[in-house]
Amino acid sequence: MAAPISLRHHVRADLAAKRGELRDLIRAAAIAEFAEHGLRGASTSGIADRAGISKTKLHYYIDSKEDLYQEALSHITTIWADLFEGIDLDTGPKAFLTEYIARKVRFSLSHPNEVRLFSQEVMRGAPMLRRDWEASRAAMARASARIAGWADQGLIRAVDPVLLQVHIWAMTESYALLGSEVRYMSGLPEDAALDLGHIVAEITALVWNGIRV
Amino acid sequence: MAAPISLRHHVRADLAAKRGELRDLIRAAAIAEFAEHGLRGASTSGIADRAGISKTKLHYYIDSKEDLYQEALSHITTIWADLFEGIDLDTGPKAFLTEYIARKVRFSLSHPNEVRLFSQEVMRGAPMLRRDWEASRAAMARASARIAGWADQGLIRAVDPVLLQVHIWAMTESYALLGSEVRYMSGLPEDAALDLGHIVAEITALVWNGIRV
DNA sequence: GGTTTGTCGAACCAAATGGTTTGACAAACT
DNA sequence: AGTTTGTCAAACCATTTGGTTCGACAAACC
Repeated sequence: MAAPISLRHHVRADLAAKRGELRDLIRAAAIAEFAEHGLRGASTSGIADRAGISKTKLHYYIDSKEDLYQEALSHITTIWADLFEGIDLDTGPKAFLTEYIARKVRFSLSHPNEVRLFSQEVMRGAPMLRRDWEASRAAMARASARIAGWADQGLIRAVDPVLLQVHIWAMTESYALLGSEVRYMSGLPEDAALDLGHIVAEITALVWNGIRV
Repeated sequence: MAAPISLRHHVRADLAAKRGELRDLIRAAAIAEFAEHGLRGASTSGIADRAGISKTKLHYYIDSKEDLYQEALSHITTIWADLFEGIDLDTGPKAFLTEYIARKVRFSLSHPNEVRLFSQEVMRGAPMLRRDWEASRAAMARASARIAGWADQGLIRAVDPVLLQVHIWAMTESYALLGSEVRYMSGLPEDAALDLGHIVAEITALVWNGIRV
């Protein structure tokens, strides 16, 4: 009963998938640990524990804590960039803003650790992702041009495009950063899910009314 | 040539002042170190270095890293609470919002390390300041009631008062958290001062237009 | 059937950490 | 005059850290 080619391929694919899953698991554990304790405060044993594997096994897959940190950061920048692919640019400011804000809040609520880690890094002056910033800067410049264009066409008030973007970031990301504070102040239990639709509606209303003519 | 009483008192006052200054110096150094590396990642040697004193001297004044951290946190909550004393409550929503936002942004720009430390602690779920939160919660509830009152009087739109406050926090504090990102994206040098008046004007305009009827 | 790849626990290592102790000295307070 | 308070450098200590090594085992691959 020789194993047919297809099965062998299947097994190989399974293994590759398993290896991939393990890397994902490690990365997720690392992101959680880094988000909670920072680069210096994170311990490789803590990461191994979170991933449910031994330290030996962890070091079979990674070289150093710093490497893991770097990889986590660039993984985040990647999914972050992907997040805004395919967003329709020509539907006017209101529809664009709504969609943009919805995506950002959804990401903050579904991946709080990623956002926390990233913003911790930025807090420290972003020593490890200075390189990756060039792309964000270009994206921000393009967005600024579009916002200025809307203002020129009289679709919105004249605003500082850079600050507007910063404020939208701040509000949408706050649900990852201040989640426990929001829950506490709202009288919700620590593990309660926040109401995505309500949050998006409130931010969108605030921003849209805030910049419409 | 006996020293007159006044001089003795003066000397004593000097010493007390010196001791106080030293404590302030240590606290400031600790806040900077904690803000950059978190509780776990901070090292007492690092704190001593930042304060320009020896580790022995540091431990002459403090008992443990954890104590210092706690003291730093409660110091911040104190000055934070003081910050909003004496703000005129009965001048209507617009004047109140303007003053409130101005104070928050000014604090974020002048004490970024304090804000960073605080919000790092909140990020981790605020294990060390759960007790102090009861007061903030009450303050937030009072503010919510006032905002709801404004809405009832038709001075502003109907909004979710809690989320509105969260959003104002997020925007104002972002200048402490994302300072280096803002500077980078604006093409400013790393140590450039941000334009307080401009920022306050932009946030105030966004919020006020966002909630007016 | 031999080799690569992966898994495991346990011991191990050098470095850094938080914190203490010692011993000596000077200024200030009583 | 004696005691408290503060300052200093250096050695010291126990614990934790990131990371490695060893030895053994099994499954998968060629």
